[in-house]
Parts: sequence; structure tokens; C-alpha cells
Amino acid sequence: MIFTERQIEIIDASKDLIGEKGVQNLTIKNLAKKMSFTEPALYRHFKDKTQILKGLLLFHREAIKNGVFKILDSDKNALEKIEAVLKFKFAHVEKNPALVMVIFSETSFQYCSVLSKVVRKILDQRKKKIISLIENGQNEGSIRTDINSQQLATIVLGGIRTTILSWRLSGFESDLKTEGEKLWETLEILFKK
Amino acid sequence: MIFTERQIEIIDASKDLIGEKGVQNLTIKNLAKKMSFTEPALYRHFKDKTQILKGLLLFHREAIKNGVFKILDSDKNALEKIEAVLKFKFAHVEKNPALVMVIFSETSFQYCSVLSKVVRKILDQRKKKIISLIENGQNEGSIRTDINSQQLATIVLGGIRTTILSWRLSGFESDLKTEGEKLWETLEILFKK
DNA sequence: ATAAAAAGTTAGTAAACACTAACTAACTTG
DNA sequence: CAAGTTAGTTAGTGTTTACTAACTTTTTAT
Repeated sequence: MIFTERQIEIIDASKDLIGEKGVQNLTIKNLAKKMSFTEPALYRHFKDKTQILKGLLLFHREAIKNGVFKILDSDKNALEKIEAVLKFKFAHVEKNPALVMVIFSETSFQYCSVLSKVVRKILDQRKKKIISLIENGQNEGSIRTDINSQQLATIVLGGIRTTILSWRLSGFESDLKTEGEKLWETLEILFKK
Repeated sequence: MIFTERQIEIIDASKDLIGEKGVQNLTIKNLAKKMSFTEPALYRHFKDKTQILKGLLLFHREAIKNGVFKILDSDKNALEKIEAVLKFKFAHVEKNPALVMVIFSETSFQYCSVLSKVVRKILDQRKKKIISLIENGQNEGSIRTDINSQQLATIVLGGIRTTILSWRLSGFESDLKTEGEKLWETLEILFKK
């Protein structure tokens, strides 16, 4: 996919709008305002709103692809490459928070303060519980102590999240129970002393 | 928070609506239709739409809390408890896919087929790349081979996702770069042969 | 220089949205 | 049994949404 200069400007403005107040802040009205021209002008450059969002996704995928390609093409070993890819990803995301909103958007409530507080609290409590469980295991001697409980909790929560996401993206067709068991087998091996 | 019978019925109907077509499917109109009464009747039971969603979140948090509490209260060891909690969570989510949509909602495009295809493709390619990198490492002898590449990739992606989510929930205030480095340290220890 | 194409404008539409005022039927309760 | 409460109704409001038709200005190419 190839974009005109104006299209890239519009994609950029969309990214900013989303970065400011989430996906629901991306309206034709706001976008036109940010571009300093009127709403119908947008339709000279994109067929409809969906195409703008699609453009945003594809444009940044290109950028990430190129960055990752350079890393994969270097003469590092595999571990070093993974490290470099991770660092590149985090750096790119940090520079483009809007992408987090779009692709990684975890809740639709980020900007509804009432609901985002509730969600935050739920996620927080969940994390605390996992951490204290892990600490118990470390004190018991059943879980390795060379990695701190906070970091191990990140691994557990991440595993859960990714497993559920895969299930969702499969249209709820894959077997979540089996996938959950596989995850546990992995975590058990990784965590045991 | 305590709910009336009718409120629970409404919360349940909301859950179904979201489960069917995502959060954007939860409109007062649809909700009233599903409840087989008129829109204004809803406002006899909830002050506004936000309160309905808040109710949904709190109601299910209660359910999960109770389930997890029983596990924590048992006389298992820490590892067994973590295992039980994981299984309980996956089972609950499987029974209530709507919760995934609300709390874990990964993209806002689940039901805009054009965009969800794009997102799916991006996430898929990302996973494939990580898997092949890990396989390289396993062939090189730098990464452990007692866990298959697919599972290790789940751990990597999960770690990334959780780290970014924490950053986001902190209002982009925490230092993503540092957190990313911590994550890598952990992964390196876990993955090394 | 001029014709055509590209990129803007004004003014407007139809649909969806959350929500409200005013009214009423049906239970509860003193 | 009368008064009040609860839970529903009809009919409607104002706002926001994405999008369009018709017109004008600006840029480009010959």
C-alpha cells in the first residue's frame, strides 16, 4: 500500500487524536479540526473512516517491519536478536502511544474515568494476589528465587492474557482449556527451583 | 455493591449483547429490546449506561473473587494454588466470553471485519517471527529445548503485552524502557540453556 | 493561456445515540 | 380501601455521528 503526502499527514493526525484520548476521540470532526480543514475534504483522501484506520495500521506495520528486518538481518545470535527486537518494539511504542491504544487497546474505558478506575482496581488486585502467591512459593522453596516475584507475576499475567487473546482471535474456536493447561505446564517448568 | 434481581437480569443481558458483537453492541436500544421492554424502563434500574457497565464489572469481580478465595483458603502448596487459580480463571472466561471483550478487549475492531483482519494479520506475523527466532536459538544451542518454541513465544508476547499494559494504566508515567529491560533480564534467565 | 484535474468550501442529511418529561397500571402498605 | 411506591409506557429532545451534493479555488499539464 502506498500513501500520498496528505494521506500520511492525516494518518499522523489520527494517531495524535487517538494518543490523546483513545480511539473514540478519532471522529471525522476532530480529524478535520486537527488538519485545519473541513470534514468533506477528508473524503478526497480516504474513501471512509475505516480506510483511515486501516491506513494507520498498515503504515506503522511497515515502519515496524523495516526496523525488525534490519535486526533479523544482522549477524547477532538468536538471543541477542530477540533482545534487540524487544528493545526496538518498546522504543517504537514509547514514541507512538497511539499504537498501544489501537492494537493493544486493553479496555474501551481508558477515558471514561468511572470505568477505567474500576478496571484498574480489578487488574491491580489480581496482580497483587499473584505476586503474593509467588512469594509464598519462594518461601516454601518450590519456586525459584533468582527472579523476583514482581517479574514472575508479569510472566504469569502475560501468559494468561496472550492465551486468552489467541482464543479470542480464533473466534473462540480453539480450546481454551487445553491451551490453559499447556501454559501451566510451561510455567511450572520455568518456575520450579 | 448489592443488586436487585432486575439489575442482575440487565447485567446479564448486557453481558450477552457484548458477547455477541462487542462493547459497541451494548446500546440502550439493544438492551431494552433484549429485556423485552422499553428504553426508559432501563433508567428505573440504573442511573445511566455507565452504571450498567460498572455493574457488569463489579458483579463478575465478585464471582471471580469468591472462586479464587476458596482456592487460596485451601491447604495446597503455592505452586498448586497458582495452577488452580489459572484453571479457574480460564474456566470462568470460557463460560463468559463477554468478559474478555470488556476487560481484555484487545482491539476495538473485533466486529469491523476489515480492520479485525488487518490486526489479526499483524499479530500473526509477529508471533511467527518470534517463534522462528526462538527456534534459531534452540538450534544454536543458546535457548532451552525442554519447552517448545510456540510456548516460549507465548511467554515473550505475554511479557511484552503486560509490560505495555502496565505502562498504559500508569497513564504513560512509568518508564517503559526500564520496564522493558527488566523484562528482558527475566526472559534471558528463563530461556537460557 | 487554457482546459482539466485535484483539493478545497458551504450547507445539509439521515441515522444513531443517550437520555427525559409526563403519564399510567399494578402492586404494597397503613 | 385509599395513598404511596414501583415499574412500566408513549412520545419526544438535543447532540453527535459519518457522510454527500453542489459549488469554488488552486494546481498541473499541454
